[in-house]
Amino acid sequence: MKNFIEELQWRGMLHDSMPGTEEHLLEEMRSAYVGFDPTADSLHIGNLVPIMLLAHYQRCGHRPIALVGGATGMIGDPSGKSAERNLLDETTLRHNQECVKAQLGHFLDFTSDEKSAAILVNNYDWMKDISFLEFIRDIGKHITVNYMMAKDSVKNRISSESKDGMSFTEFTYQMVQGYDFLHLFRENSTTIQMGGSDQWGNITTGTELIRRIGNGKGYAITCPLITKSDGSKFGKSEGGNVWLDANRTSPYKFYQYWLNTSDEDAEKYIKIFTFLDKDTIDSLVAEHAEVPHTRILQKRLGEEVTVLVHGREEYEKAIKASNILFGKSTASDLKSLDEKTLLDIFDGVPQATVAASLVENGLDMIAALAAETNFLKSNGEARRALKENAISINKEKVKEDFVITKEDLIDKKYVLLQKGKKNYYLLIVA
RNA sequence: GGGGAGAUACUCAAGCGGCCAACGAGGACGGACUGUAACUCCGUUGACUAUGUCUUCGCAGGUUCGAAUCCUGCUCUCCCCA
Repeated sequence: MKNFIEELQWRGMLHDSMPGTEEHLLEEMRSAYVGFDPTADSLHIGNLVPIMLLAHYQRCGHRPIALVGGATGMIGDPSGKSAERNLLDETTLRHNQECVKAQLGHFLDFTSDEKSAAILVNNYDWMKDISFLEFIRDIGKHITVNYMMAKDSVKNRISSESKDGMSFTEFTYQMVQGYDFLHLFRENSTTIQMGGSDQWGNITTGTELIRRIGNGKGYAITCPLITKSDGSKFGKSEGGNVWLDANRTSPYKFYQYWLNTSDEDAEKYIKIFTFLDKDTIDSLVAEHAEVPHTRILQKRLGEEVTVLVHGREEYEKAIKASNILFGKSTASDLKSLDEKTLLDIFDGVPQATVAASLVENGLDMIAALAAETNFLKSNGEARRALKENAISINKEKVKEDFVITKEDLIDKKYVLLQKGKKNYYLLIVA
């Protein structure tokens, strides 16, 4: 049995743990769980830390449990929130749970015959049949309001400048989450709950319930909330959240997100988001320090995480796309692509369709950029961009007098327009 | 209720009768540099049938050859006194 706490420590994933947790884990195989909010039909990379927590946990020989918060998701965790949350209806929740379940399968082994096979539970299943009366009599009796009020998540909402106050529903949240822990303790001998450091308060409500009602001992492990060195929020790019679902965030963009992390963050992230062992990471860091401009760390980080989430094949495509978009590729490289790869690469870039007859007669640049396609807001903007030498057709800079003809078509129907380095537009001729 | 200040482009902020599509700063975008980075430098930043034309300076009117600039009314914001 590998020492899980030690593993977390060198990976920088340990924020806090209850006294005795390490010994508890070394004795025998234990079950630990992490809760996931089914607020969307996909997880995003902000959820990746708790996921990795479970994944590392399983690799240390223990049994991970993923708890989908069907019930708690209906209430809304007040931790770190300043306003009342929107509640989700049951149909949406069920749908989201299914999607989340599928994504977790990439990280956790649910199917093995080992005792450490992961399991997935949904707290809605045991919460839905509990009556309010039952709950306040059997559970509520054991926790004082004074205890609940002392939690930061509650204090912040009641005392501070926050004028919105906090509903009874949200106040109850920690009890419901605490009950989950108690339930899993009784039904699955789960003795540990893990989560982000903001979950500490909620977790301890659970251990308290286990102590008072379950006559047992529960343990808590929290990991630091992940940050970025430049202060911006982790997991967000210009387009919003970076999702694990390929339909929401293409594997290419996903890979790019990791590739673009700063040196400092990459060193931190590679420990958290990959399964690479300490020696491998140490030597990668050393190598990277020698030749920082080659970005060894970022590339490896991107590779590991993308393969983990989307598979090797999608990763290869992301690399191919990256080379085309950022490398010194030429028009002939582009023309050598087959249609499917081309569309994959440019999945997600703005597209517009123009009639074949227009190209037949030669399509001038202003029309191609603005009038016919709305890639740019106005003809004036198109002229300006052309004057600034910002526009490329199929990777080659063009001037204002350029005219698109049949010669420029890729696969007889596509033209790649580009403004500056990063803005691509795909023109489809039909 | 009484008195005062203000409303200008994505944001902040000049302009106070013609030289104003409107100084400057930030942001954004582009170019050079670079590690698909940071820094730095340069350029662009209302629209159009483009050395010109049109529409913009809270809203609606008015004065004037001419208004972001002056006058009247309205709406909103801020401050002070009750």
